[in-house]
Amino acid sequence: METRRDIFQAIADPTRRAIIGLIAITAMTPGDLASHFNTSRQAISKHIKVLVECEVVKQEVSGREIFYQLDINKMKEVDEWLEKYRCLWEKRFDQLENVLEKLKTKKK
Amino acid sequence: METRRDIFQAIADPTRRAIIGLIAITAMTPGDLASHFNTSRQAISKHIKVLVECEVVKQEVSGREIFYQLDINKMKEVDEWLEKYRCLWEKRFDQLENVLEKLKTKKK
DNA sequence: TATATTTGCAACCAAATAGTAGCAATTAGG
DNA sequence: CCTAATTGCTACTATTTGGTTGCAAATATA
Repeated sequence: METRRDIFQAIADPTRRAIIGLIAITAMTPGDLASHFNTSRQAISKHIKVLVECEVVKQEVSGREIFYQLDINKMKEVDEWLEKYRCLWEKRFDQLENVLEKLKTKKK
Repeated sequence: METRRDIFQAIADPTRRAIIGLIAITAMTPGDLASHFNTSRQAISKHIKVLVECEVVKQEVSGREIFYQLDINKMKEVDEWLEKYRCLWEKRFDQLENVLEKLKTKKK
């Protein structure tokens, strides 16, 4: 079993989603981030490490501090994946119609 | 640590995303689903169990067969979560300011 | 009825995950 | 300088995950 490092793994954890919500607004250090949670700094740092490996965050070093900020391109991947299904709850049946046509031709 | 059972956990696994892609088109049985993968039927059944626990699929029993189909409402939850970030990659930067303000005021 | 098919369940295993604690390296401030 | 602060790194632990195999129950089919 190989370790998955993609955006879907990144957002699977609620703490990481909260981190994403924070650094979407402004770049933050691990210490700053940790102060927003009840868990330890090390635990937050491990979540940040996962986010970095998933390429969801960009980092910028400033002295002994490291500022992490959201890389929005990865979020776009979720949106692109979701696009296939969006027609199923919206009123735009353009994609759904294609699927239904396929089903009609399959039925003998 | 309690086991998380939500849509984000459901879509974290690539096999489960593939299952979602299949049952979005039409309801399928575990056996039918398993024939689309290299892994065992039992492994697919376990993924289906997770999807059921995450309330991502609806099931309908017909004799000894069980048909599973996507419950699109749960997918909507991902879209709603993503909505907060969509402006960050779209060209509408005028709305970005509004969203950032909303995020700031929403914070405790 | 006898047999094959479909399925869920339980036990088990290896790997990944989420968390903790301790420590060393680097940097800021007195 | 000296000390405190910030951070990443390495164990270490407990739990979860994804997978396997075997088996029993229910249902279709000959």
